[in-house]
Amino acid sequence: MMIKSSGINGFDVPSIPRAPRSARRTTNKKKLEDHQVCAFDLLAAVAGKLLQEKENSSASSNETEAKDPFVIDRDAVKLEQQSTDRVSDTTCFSKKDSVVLDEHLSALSTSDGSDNVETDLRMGISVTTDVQPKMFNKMKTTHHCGGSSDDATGFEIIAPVQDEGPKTGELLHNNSLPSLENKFPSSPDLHHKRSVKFVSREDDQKHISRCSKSSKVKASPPHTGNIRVRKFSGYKYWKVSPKLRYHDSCADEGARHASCSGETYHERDRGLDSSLVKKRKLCDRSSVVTSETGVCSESFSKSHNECALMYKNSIPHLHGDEERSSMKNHPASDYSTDSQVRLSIKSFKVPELLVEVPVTATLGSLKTTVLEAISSVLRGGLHVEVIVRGKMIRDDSNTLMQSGISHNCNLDSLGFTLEPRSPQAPSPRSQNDHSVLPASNERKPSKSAFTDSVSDEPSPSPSLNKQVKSDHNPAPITCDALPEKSQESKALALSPVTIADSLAIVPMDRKRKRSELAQRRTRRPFSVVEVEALVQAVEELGTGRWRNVKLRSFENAEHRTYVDLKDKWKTLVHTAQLSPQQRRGQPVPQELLNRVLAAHSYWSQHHFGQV
DNA sequence: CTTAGGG
DNA sequence: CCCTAAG
Repeated sequence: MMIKSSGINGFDVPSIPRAPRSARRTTNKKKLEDHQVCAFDLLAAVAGKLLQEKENSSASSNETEAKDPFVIDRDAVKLEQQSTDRVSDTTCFSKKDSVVLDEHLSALSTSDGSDNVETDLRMGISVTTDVQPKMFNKMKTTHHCGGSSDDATGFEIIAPVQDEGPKTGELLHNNSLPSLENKFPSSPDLHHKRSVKFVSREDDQKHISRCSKSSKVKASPPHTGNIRVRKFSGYKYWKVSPKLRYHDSCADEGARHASCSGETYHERDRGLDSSLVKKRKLCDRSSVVTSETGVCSESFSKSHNECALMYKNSIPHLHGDEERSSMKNHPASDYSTDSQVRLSIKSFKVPELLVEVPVTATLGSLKTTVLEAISSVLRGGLHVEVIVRGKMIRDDSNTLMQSGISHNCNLDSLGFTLEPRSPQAPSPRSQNDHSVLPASNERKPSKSAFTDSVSDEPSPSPSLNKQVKSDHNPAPITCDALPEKSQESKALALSPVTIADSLAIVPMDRKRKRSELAQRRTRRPFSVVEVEALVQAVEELGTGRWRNVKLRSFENAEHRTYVDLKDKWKTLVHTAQLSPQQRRGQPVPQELLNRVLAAHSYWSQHHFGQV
């Protein structure tokens, strides 16, 4: 295969020479993680700290051992959720845990015995902690989440595929919450640490650095009116108290602005590093908030034993005949088997709440406030939406099957969201709030959700815009002084309660770390035809203009991005260099591989553009 | 948004 | 496939 009249060595010389890019990625990102704090550790630490305080409530000394079951009134949350030992098992935080944590946090903040006495304490309550597993592990050690270690299922939804869809689903609450014996043991890590400082202790550094890139520990004094404990990831806000301000409900960005309006975090925000961005990015992809929820389906369980175990409790027989028998109830089903989709939602997560209370408020009143906030949100009723592969299916008349929800579909991509039925028209926040926050690293989804229907392809193309977590990173606490609670329990000013895009439920594959982030696209091996097209394109365009390659040969292959093509080429080159025995997957014709090598060699040598 | 590379 | 620094 040699010289072609129209090219060099069989390759067309690109009309547009490509200059090799200078070496990239020369920096060692990991180094950057040092000195950065894992917000969650911070929270944990604070929680522990707070706990102590609570115990010593009046004494105000922090030496006592934390024993109180510092539990949040879960009653406020009608949505009971099992809160077993997920904290340790997976990365899930039962909402009460989080809330508890945040309460502590807030208390701690308020306890800043300096001059902020009259400032409001605003804090975010979030339960979206699953993003950082390591932290959870740590949390586990810092506070024991009561509850048994059984894998109880919180809810079970059984909906006939044939019917009206999700709305006909039957919700069974088959498990009660374990007693809330949560305690915040006196963890050495937490005790003796006051304020933010402890976070930066060396011991913690390790955790911190591992935990990820977070904002730097900066014990900058609050000195301003409000103490922002953390950012909000909420997309929607509910006004809980008329007299309070509430946030604009516009999306994420607005929310972020609103919540971070305080000067306190300016620097921090600016310093957000990639990690934060990363998480945020997920949020940006979709308005859907995911939660630590386990959803099992037959199809799901078939490929994941752990899952099967998971809902053994509620469903005696998962596989085989049992499913068939249920068929009779749905004669109309086209499927001779598996006409039922069984979902086991392990838990619900309460996204985030924004509570604003004066620092003079008591811890008790704070709790009350939180309780009210949560109750308020739930009181109005919740609206459930179903998300399939990142897309919210609003047409209630669709059947599950039509919506692509069946045992055949990977329920991994199925999610739910809970939203307040009628959010109190939140009014926009003051402009100040919005403008203060420096534009942060926003990442817009570059691709809109795929529209592929389930029927088309064998393997549904997962949307990039998958359910996401509302987990915005907890902001570092920046209070440095110490507590001293004010005696006066002033009427709490409960401000807007925010819940990130509402409560959300999303399937989670517990054993998959990745699930914490966005869902990974389903793998779709390149077919020989695709490889051929790719090779062809690269032969003509070279190995540096993947976008062109994409446009040229994969214009209609929505699921193949130019990055994918680039990656594929990379693997092709690698594959071609392996002996046939070492190759795996669907074999690629040697002829193609030869072309790959030739093209690779050619384009790697001729840097047209080097000029 | 694209590329290029490491993970 | 994912993530992301650079450009």
